[in-house]
Amino acid sequence: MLELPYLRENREEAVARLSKRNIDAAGLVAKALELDEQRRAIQNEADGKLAEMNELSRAIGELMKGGKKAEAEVAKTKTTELKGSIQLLKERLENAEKIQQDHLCTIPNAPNSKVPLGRTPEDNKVVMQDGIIPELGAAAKPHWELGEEYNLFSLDLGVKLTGAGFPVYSGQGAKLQRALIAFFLDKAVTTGYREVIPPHMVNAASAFATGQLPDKEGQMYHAVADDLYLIPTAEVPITNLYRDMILDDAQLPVKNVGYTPCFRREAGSYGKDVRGLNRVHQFDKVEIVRIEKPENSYAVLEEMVEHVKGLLQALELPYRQLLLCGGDMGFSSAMTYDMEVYAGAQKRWLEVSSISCFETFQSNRLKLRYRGEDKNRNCCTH
RNA sequence: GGAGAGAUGGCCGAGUGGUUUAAGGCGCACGCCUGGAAAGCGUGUUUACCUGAAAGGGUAACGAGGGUUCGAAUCCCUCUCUCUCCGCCA
Repeated sequence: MLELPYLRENREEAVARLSKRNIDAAGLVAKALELDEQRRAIQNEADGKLAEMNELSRAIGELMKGGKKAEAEVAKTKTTELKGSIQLLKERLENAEKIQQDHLCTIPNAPNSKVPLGRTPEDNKVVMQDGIIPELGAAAKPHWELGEEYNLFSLDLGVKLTGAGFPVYSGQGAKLQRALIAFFLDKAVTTGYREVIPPHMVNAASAFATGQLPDKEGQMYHAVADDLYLIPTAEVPITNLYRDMILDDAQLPVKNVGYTPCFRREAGSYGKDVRGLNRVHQFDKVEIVRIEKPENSYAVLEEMVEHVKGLLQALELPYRQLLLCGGDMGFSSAMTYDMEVYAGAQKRWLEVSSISCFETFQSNRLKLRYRGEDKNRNCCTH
């Protein structure tokens, strides 16, 4: 969620940035500010009436204590009308707040000025590429054939146990999976990240705070009996560790890493995108999450990219770095790099990592702030 | 699943209808004192929104949501969570 003070004070900039998403940026911002003005007007009126009421109640208390019952009764009759208008104003205020909130929730994050214009993945900018692209010839087998041949994993067994998209890893395949997880975790820990093992299910409040709800309701597995969601990424629980918190200066930066399985319904996916392990309902992922002061966030984004590059180089994989265009970015990101690895037999680039700066978009929703220089106001983290 | 107890500020903890403007303590910050420190003394110490150039002022919040009342941390209802005991159980 974008911050209202930001929209109020930097309207032009906000519109210009949001326009990169190919949406009606001016309209959305104008509406947000209009709703804000309405809300403030109502609150002003309501606060005034409440102050009057408080004053009256205090006076009645004094009269009662002074034994002036008759005068107190007279004062009481005066409150009736006031009470009615307060009731009404409270309802209007609640309504205005909800409408404003709902509207703000529909506005995506404002892309950074470096984000290229564009609508589709073809418009993404290749920042760099490294490693040797293998020339495998026509007989090269894709991973789903190799997996079967060497008993590394089975999608058919997963179908028996659960359904399509739930792979069963076995033997060397299981060992490779475990080794990769350990490798990524260890590398992160030696770089200074703290390892966490979070729950694999979260409540609705957590899913809302990181933006999965209401946006991606249908993409998460929902355990209805207990109203819990299977996490689509470790980002959800690890980021929610800091929900409703005010951090001290000294506590920043926060650097966490965690491995979890991830669950995604992937409704609407089809074709070659879902062959083999390209896109499955349950997969393993190691997530790194950083909470930073605003002035550091973009430098840290580059730092995180370097970390991931180091991993890909160590694994000797041919990879490239993309800067996503405005049309291809996620809802809550201000700038995203995707890291892709070249799959020789499939002859295509596959996303293996995605690194985003959210600016204050997530922390505003999480109510995650820190005590900064300005003592009058706690700031959202990046 | 059943029974009981509980949820108050950064922490402990008082508070059963009206100076609660949340006592008291701990912690923290600043000042005084000191050669320096400790102790002692004094002052301050939540968050969100509104208003204001600022100083300041207003409103709301005592687990959450409703209700009673001129007035609720306090009384009533519902829910959530924690603890203790019992039952059931991979």
